[in-house]
Amino acid sequence: MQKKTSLDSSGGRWETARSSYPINMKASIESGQPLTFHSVYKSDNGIARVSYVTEKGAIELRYDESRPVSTLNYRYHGNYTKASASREVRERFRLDQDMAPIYERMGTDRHLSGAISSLHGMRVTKNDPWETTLCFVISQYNNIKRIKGIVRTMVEQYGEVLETGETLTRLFPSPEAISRASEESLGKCGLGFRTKYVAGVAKACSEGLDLEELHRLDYTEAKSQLMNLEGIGEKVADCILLMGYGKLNAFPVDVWIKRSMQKLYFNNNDVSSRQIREFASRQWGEYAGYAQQYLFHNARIGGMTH
DNA sequence: ACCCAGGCGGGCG
DNA sequence: CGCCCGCATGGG
Repeated sequence: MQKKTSLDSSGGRWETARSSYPINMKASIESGQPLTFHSVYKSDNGIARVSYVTEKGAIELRYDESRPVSTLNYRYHGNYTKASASREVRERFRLDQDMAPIYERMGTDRHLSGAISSLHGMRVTKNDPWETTLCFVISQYNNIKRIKGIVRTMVEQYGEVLETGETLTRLFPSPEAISRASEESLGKCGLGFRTKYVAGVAKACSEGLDLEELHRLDYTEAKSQLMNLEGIGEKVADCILLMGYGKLNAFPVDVWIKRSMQKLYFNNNDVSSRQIREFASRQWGEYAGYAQQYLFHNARIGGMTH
């Protein structure tokens, strides 16, 4: 039977979070980061409403969507306190991130100036390691629309019930909840050949692997730990490190980045993913992951639809 | 019908 | 190391 998290929230009162640097919420949420896969967006007369769940509770966001914002309203449900909810929102959206040195480093590159201006304020978000790991194991050889559907189904299937007062929703599923599920049950979420990967990673995490511990490790060490798990290769590990651990030097190379980079920096020649990562590391160093996020989202919204 | 998707593991040279 | 293949599933 499902466990149930009791009603406990900010009581309908909206809190305010201020950002030291304007944030482009639309791009931050839609750019293929974990919140792209499990947040719900509604628009109401130019006011955006975004809600998402974590393992602890639910967060609702409200903001003016006409431009990058410096204030964000939010309220919380579930096992959050005023302080922990504030931390969740501030850290998730990097409201204290000083963007100046990042844009300074990226701005030296002529190919990035266009992406910087059209996506100005977009953050590489800092998501929960387990959420990020699950999302990106599912992402492999898949498309964003389907990833959303699979993650949504998994939340509905395996998340604890949460009463928010108005709506019944479910928390983000824990590794334990997923490892308890049969592979047949998991398969019904549409995981396909990824079923065994998801089952294996969930099992490892529920049997002693503490993903939070990887925060202590440097990029290389944390990456090799992640890649020990079946179903996590170079690209997925880099996504997890970038968006789940805040390792801003991580540079995931997927098909979009490969195409885009080959065109912009390699005269359309066929270049290996390894060479692209090495180039990115030289070009953008500790902020390579930011360059990646701007290139990736710019390529997807600008170019060829699919 | 066909091609593709925020790749990975395994097998080969 | 680099290359090539199969892979579940569903959207365009």
